[in-house]
Amino acid sequence: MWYDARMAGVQSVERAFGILRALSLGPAGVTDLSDRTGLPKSTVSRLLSALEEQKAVEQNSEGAYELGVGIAELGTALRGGQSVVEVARPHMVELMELTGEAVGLNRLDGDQVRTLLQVDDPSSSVVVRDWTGVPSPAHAVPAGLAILANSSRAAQRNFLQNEFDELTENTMTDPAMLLLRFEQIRTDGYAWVIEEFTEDISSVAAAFADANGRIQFAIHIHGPSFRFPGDVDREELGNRVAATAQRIEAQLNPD
Amino acid sequence: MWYDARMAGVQSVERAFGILRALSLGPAGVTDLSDRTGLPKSTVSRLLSALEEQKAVEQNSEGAYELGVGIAELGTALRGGQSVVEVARPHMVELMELTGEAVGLNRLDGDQVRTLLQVDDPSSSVVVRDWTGVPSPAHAVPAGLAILANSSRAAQRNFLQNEFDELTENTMTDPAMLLLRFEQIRTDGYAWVIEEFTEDISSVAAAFADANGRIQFAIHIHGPSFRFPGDVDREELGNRVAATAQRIEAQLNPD
DNA sequence: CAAGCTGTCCCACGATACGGAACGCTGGAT
DNA sequence: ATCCAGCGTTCCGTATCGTGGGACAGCTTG
Repeated sequence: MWYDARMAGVQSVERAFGILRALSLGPAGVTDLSDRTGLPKSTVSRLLSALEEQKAVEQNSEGAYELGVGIAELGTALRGGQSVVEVARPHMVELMELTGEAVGLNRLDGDQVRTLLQVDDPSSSVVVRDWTGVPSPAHAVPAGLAILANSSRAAQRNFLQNEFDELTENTMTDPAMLLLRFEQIRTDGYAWVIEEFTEDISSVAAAFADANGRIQFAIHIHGPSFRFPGDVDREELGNRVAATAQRIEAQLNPD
Repeated sequence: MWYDARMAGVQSVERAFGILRALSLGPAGVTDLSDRTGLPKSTVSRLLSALEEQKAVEQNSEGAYELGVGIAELGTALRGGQSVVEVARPHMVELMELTGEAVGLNRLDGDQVRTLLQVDDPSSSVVVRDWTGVPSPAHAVPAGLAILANSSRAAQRNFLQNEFDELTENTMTDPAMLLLRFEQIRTDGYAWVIEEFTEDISSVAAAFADANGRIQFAIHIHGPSFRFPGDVDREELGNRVAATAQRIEAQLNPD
């Protein structure tokens, strides 16, 4: 078995992260991890020692390994370092208070959309779960559609090459239809998605440009379908989200 | 210069995390990172490529490297995986709504206390900053004192060997005094710290045992000194925090 | 246009990670 | 009490892999 040198990677780093990812599924022992990753036990053990020294993993009281505080530290450094999050937060809170539903900040990452921050209404007992960090397919969430609708033709064409999963019976999977939808979203300034991702959730999003002028972020409001959007005026709510997105963009780009 | 084989670590993993830590201070280029870590440029470049492949770092539009989404994913996996956090959250929200001040969940890690989760009042414009993941010296924060007060004599004695920094003029640094204070906290069930960590913050905490019966967690309320605790009855608030801690402990230990 | 940056790539070298096997340990079954 | 199965760690010879000095290309500066 030879290490494929075409990869730009450093083998041990690659493997170490493989172990970390395996651990993100839950605590595990050396043998278990060895199975999950396909690496020899001794290698796993050695890498775990190295990771433990870096506080990236730690052993719980049962002796099983789990992710450690080092990861948490890096994670929060990441959070604090991103000024987009800082700028967007108060605007998101405002939007959340207006609607009483959860507001999220997203970023397009390849064909996936990630939530960087979610603001929940703490007084609400039924809320959409926290999607922070969880990737979602861009074609089924409004944030993805909104960002792509405002991206270059080339980026859109590239995106539309994909096979799109039909997550619910409402999911739009036809490339031609999606292209038309992009037009609509571009003129509207916002994107509505009604139960295309899950049957239980509906949401609106609007995209905005970051400090470098690249459109790769969006904010969205999402709530349980049984009460959201309800009978509120979708156009008005859409415009409000779009307006908030514009304000964030303006604040990020001091001319 | 040879790699010291006494360390249990894997050199490249160790170095990779060194780079990640350096990056947690902010985005940087290869040369900059080479200076910060003392590693040759080419080594840094190669490790960065490896990390980029793992999405642990990414290049922003200016070409500088910064921490990537892979870290965020692991970070959230960490959060979700820890059942203590799940159990504690609703109780913390309750406490936050009662007082209007930020509530935190802590864990003792050596001589440091880490915040695992902080619940803020989104309607409050002036709040204590988010301390999630940031380590604080155990002798100056109530969570640390509360946990240690309920730890074994041996652990206390070991802890009291340390040199304690005098962070403000109120910081208690005398081991003998701290030992007495532990007694008091133990009988009270909670620990108050008035401007011993920073001049601007005061807080109460109470410790509780995890599912394995080990006392290493605590919850606390903290707020800006100018309004917190104000003229509320400190004993009553302390008891309330202690009661909440007890409820979390009970929920974690289903007999 | 040169000088001084940057980050990436190359490649011979050998230090270092590798992994099969042996080890010590724990806990359950017999 | 004894075995055995499974655990995680350690050993150690091998050779793969990471290493780092230097060359290189691109970009900004004076």
